[in-house]
Amino acid sequence: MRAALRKLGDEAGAASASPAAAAADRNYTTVLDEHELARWLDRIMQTDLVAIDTETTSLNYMEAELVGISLAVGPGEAAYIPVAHRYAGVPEQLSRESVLEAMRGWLESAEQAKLGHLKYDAHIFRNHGIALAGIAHDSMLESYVLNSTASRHDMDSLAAKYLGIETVKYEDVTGKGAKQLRFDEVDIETAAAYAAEDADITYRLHQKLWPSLEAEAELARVYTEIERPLIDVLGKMERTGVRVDAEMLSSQSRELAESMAAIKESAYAAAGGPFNLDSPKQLQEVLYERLALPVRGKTPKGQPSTAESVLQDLAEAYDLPRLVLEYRGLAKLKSTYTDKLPREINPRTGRIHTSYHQAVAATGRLSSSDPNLQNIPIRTPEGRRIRQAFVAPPGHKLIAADYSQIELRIMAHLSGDEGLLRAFHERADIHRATAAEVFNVELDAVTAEQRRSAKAINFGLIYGMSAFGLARQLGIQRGEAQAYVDLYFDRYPGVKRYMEETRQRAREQGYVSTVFGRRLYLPEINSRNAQRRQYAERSAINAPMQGTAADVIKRAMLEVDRGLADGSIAGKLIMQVHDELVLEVAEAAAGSAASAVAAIMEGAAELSVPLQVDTGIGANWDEAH
DNA sequence: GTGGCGTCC
DNA sequence: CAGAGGGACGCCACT
Repeated sequence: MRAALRKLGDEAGAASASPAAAAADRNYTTVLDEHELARWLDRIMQTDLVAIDTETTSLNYMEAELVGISLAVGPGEAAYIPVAHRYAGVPEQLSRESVLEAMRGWLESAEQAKLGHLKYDAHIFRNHGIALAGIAHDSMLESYVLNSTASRHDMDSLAAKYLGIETVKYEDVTGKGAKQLRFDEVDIETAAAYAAEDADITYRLHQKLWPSLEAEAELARVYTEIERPLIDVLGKMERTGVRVDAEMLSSQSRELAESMAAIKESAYAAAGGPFNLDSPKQLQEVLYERLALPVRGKTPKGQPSTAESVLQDLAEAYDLPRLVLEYRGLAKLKSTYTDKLPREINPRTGRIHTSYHQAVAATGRLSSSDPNLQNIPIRTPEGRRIRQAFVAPPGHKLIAADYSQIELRIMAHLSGDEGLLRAFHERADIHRATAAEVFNVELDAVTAEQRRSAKAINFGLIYGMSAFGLARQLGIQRGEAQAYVDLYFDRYPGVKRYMEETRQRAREQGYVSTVFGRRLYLPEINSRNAQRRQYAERSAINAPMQGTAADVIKRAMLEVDRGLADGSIAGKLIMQVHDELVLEVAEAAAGSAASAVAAIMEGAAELSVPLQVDTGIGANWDEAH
């Protein structure tokens, strides 16, 4: 009470000597005693929206421990509460336990609105037994929804862009490289200037961005109805993690090493001497200089390429390219997956905890890193073995539920093309149906070759591919590929019209939109540089489809999460791979959960075509497909 | 840090 | 006339 009456900043225990705190529009406090803590508790209880940020010992959200908390209750009105700095001569701090207990009520109150990049901070509080609630705003997501392509959406970039403020960087206070300090080793004064600024800037960014968002009803809905509630769902998925069988992967690593050694010997023989098979540069010399093989493709820089498609071409006639392809395939699986994934297993939980990023992909998709669980192999038999190591715990099953041809369905919806709509309403095999149209044959007369071509055309269209690209993909002449494209547009005139209109709209308004109003700005759509302009045009074609698919699965995730929370579905969401959700479910509940999830996913959007979801149940991820 | 390549959707 | 396939992340070699 006494503390609450004091004037800002004159608390005896409060350090305020840092340069940042001295700036005119900044009033930063370091909270070192109970009086000051009580005063700040008062302030945050009485403030409608409080920016909050945590400082920790690690970027690994499962392992990080709280070092300090910063709060901002208005622009420039911020505090840093150090709770676990440890270095020689550190001043006395409040203990982590006492601060968290004092703040628990506020932190866990859904009515007390918080602002910040809170998916990470929620993990940190959870590590200390606090269930953060009241996640009301995230300025990074505000920026992302306003303009996903504008820049990066980290706080430092946003502060420079929207506020013209050059912030103190993390590495400015910790140093970098081998000498980098852990944050708890940073002296409290320096830490306070950095940490309080983080909360302050977050607050100011929200003040700036939220009105812009509110002024655009469609964007505001994407933010409030999709992105904001998704924060919690992603946090839960990350924390749950996925069980991975380390022994299975390790033995795969050993087998891969043996196969690679054998291939390596054969490759040296074919090359007439040893060289580094992992080096594209050395390989290029051996292939095109020592062995003088024909050049079938070049890199963007004009060098003879050693890319897969080129080597595949050469492999028909020569041994070395074939051996290199085999070697590369195995080396990739080993280094990226079977060697790496076991090291990513959290020893405490026995599971892998990825990070899902909500403000990275310009189209609205999520991304995943550390490790990336969205590029686990599936195409080849050796690759699928890696998925067999993603397992359900005893007594449980994995459910994989994936949208069938969602982007083509969205193209049908967006274009309104009658032929495409009809094909999906009749639940046709869409590639077969396309082949029947393009090659003018009966459905059951479509050959495997024709279906393959039609599939390439369908996917090519989604990506804005040219006849040249299609020719290369199918290994046919450019003229022939052009004829296919012409035939396609002849049979599906709505698609042709849609694509022309989309390019035109992008040129006029500078952006394209998804069905749910998410926007993708394309600043280069009117560029005089043809390459840049064409790139923007392909994005304009692709983004509404990819982005709508992202909206749809995010909506489904929110609904699935509600079902999981209210008990109408048993289990846990554990992964999202763009058009697929993976759940871990008790064995007895697997069937009903799979049906419920499929129903939710299929109902996540009302398009003019039905959405179709295929589900599978298995002891591991491969089996669930 | 960049370029080349390869994995996924 | 060259370049002509959307969105990611990560490994390796090389600078």
